Amino acid sequence: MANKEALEDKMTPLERMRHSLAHVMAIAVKELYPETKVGIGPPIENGFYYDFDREDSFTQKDLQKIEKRMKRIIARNDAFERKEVLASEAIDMFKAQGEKYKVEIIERLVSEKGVDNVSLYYTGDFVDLCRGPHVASSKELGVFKLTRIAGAYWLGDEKREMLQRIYALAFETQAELEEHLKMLEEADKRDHRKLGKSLKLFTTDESIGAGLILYQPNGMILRRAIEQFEREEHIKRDYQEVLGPGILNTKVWKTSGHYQMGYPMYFFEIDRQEYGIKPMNCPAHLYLFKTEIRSYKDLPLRFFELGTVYRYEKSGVLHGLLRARTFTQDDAHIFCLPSQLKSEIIDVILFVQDVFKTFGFEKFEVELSTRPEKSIGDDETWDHATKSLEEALKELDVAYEINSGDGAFYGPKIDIKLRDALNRVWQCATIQCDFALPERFEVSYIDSNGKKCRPVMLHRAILGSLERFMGILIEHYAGAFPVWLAPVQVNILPIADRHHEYAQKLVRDLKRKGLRVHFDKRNEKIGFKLRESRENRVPYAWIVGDKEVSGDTVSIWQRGVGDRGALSSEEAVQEVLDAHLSKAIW
RNA sequence: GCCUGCGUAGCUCAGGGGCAGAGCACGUCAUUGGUAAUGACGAGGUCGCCGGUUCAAUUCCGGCCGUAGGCUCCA
Repeated sequence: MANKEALEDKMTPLERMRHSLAHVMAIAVKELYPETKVGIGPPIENGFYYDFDREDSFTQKDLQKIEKRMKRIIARNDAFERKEVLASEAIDMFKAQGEKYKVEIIERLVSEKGVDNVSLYYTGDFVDLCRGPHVASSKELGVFKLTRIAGAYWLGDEKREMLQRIYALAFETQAELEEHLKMLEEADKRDHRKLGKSLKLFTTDESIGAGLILYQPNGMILRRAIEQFEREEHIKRDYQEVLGPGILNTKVWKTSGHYQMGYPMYFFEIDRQEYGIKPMNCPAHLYLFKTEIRSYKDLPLRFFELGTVYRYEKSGVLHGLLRARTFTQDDAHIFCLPSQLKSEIIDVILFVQDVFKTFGFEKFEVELSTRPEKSIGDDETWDHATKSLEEALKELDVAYEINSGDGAFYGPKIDIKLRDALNRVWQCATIQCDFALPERFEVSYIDSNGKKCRPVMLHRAILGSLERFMGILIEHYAGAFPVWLAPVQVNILPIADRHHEYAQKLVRDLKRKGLRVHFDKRNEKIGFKLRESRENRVPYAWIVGDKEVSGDTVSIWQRGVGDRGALSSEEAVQEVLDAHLSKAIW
C-alpha cells in the first residue's frame, strides 16, 4: 500500500474532514441498524456519501435519526486511530463481522495489487478498512447535512448488488453550508423543466411517451432563433447545408458498425427490408460525399445538417431537454486532406468560441482525448491527428487538459465545455477525428497525381443537441433571455380601451421590423398586466395611456432596469431593433 | 435497465376505506384603470392505467406507465 504521507498530501483538509464524516456516518448507521453491512464512503464534491447494504430501505426519517446519532458520536470526541495489520488478519476480522464488502476489497487489494498490509481506522468501537487519512479526532469535523438516499451498484457494476447510498453535504462552516443550500435552491428555481412549463416553452406528455419533447409556440420561437443564427454562421464559414432522411436501410448501419456494436437505436420493417431510425447523421453525409468523384481541389468539403436523431436512451437517464430520445444536432462533417486537418480544427474552435460568446457564455473548458486501448487505425494516422488537434489548441493559446486514452475507438477528439451562470459545466461542442467511417464507406478523392486517396473526416458539433442547449440556455438565463432570443420581445400594455388604436399602430411598427410583440388587450389593470409581463421575463413592456397617445411616445419598463419613463415611439422601436440585431446580452 | 420516493382539475398543491377540495388559470358579468394581483358568479375530475382485497377503493395490495433523485449508460 502506498505510504501514508503521500496520500495525506493528496487529500485536502476539507476532503479529509468529509472522509472522516463518512466514517462517522457508518458508525451511526451501524449503531442504529447493526445488521447493516457497509460498503465504501468517500469524500465527494461538496460532501460525502457512504454505501450500505441493508434489508429495509432507509427513509427520510432514518436520515434525521442518523444525523442526530452522528452529532452524538462527534460529541464523544473519539480519536481516529490508524493501525496497520496483515491483510489476512483483516480479512478474518471482517469475515467474523460479516462485512463481506470489506473482505472483497481486501481480497482485491491482495490479488490485484499484491499488498501485504492494510490500514484500519479505529474510532471508538468501530473499525473500518481505510487507507486514510483522517482527522485526528471527531472534534475537527465541520458542519454537515444528510441530504438524500439513492441506489448505487456495488463497485459501480450494474451486475452487482444494489446498495443504498446516503449522500451528505459537508463544509467547514455553517455559513458555507447555507450558501451551498442557497445555491441549490437557486438552481432549483432555474430548473429548465419548471421554467419550460411556466414560460410555455415545451411540454411532455406521458401519453405521447417518455423522453419526447413537444415544443410550444414560445419554445419554437427560441429554437428557430437558434437555428437561424446557426444557419447564417455556417454559411458564412463555407459549410453547405444538407439533409439526410430519418430512416436508413439497416445495411447502412451494418456498414457503419452501429448495428454490430448494439448502438441503442430503433429498427422496423418496410417491404421485408429492415430500416433503422437514424441515431446519427454521418452515414447520409458519407453517401452525399460519394455522389460525385471528388478532387483534392474540392477539399475541405463541409456538410452541415440540423439533424434530428432518435436514440433508445435507457428510461432512467431521461431528463427534460437535457436527455431526450429525440433531439436535433448541429452536426457537420468535414472531409479534408491530412495536411488541412490543423487549420480546419483551428477554424472549428474559433467558430465554437464565437457561437458560445454570442449566447453569453464566456468561460470554456477544453479537453483533448487521446487513443484508447481498443481502437482502430495505425499509429501514424493517430499520431498525426492527435498532433493536429494539440497543435491547433497550442496555436490558439487555449488551455486544455488531456484525457489520456479517452478518445473514441475511431479517433482522437476535442471536447469543449462551457460554464453557466451558476458555474456549472456542460459538455456541448465536440470535434472528433474519424478514421473508421471513410474506410468503411470507402469514400475517396483524387489527388494531384490522379490517385484515389482516403480523406480525413472530422465530426463536429457546436451546441451539440439543440434541445439540450436550450435547456442550458434556460437555466443560464433563468428564463430571462436576451432580446434576440426572447419569445416575446415587447409587451404592449394599454391603460384603457381607448388606447388600443394607438397600441395597435405600435404593434404594426414592431412587426414590420420583424420584432416579436405581444399586445395585452385584456380588460385588466396596468399593475396586473405589468406583473404578468415581468413574470414571463419579457424584456420590454411599453405602457401606453393618454399621455403617450397625445405625444406619440411609449413609457418603457425594461427588464433589469425598471421604469424608464417616456420615449418617442420611433426611438423605442429603434432601441428594440438594435438590441435584437446586435444580439446584446442583458 | 436498477434502487427509492411521488402521480388528485390546465398549473401549484391539500385530503384520505363511505357525496372530490383550495389558490391560480379558464368562462360570464360589472369595472376603463398609470408601473408586481379589481370584484362577483360559473364551469372544470374515470383521483395515471390494469387487476386484486372489501358490502364499499381515489385511499389498502400487486403489476404496468409516467415522473423525481441517484446508480449504470451517454465516452
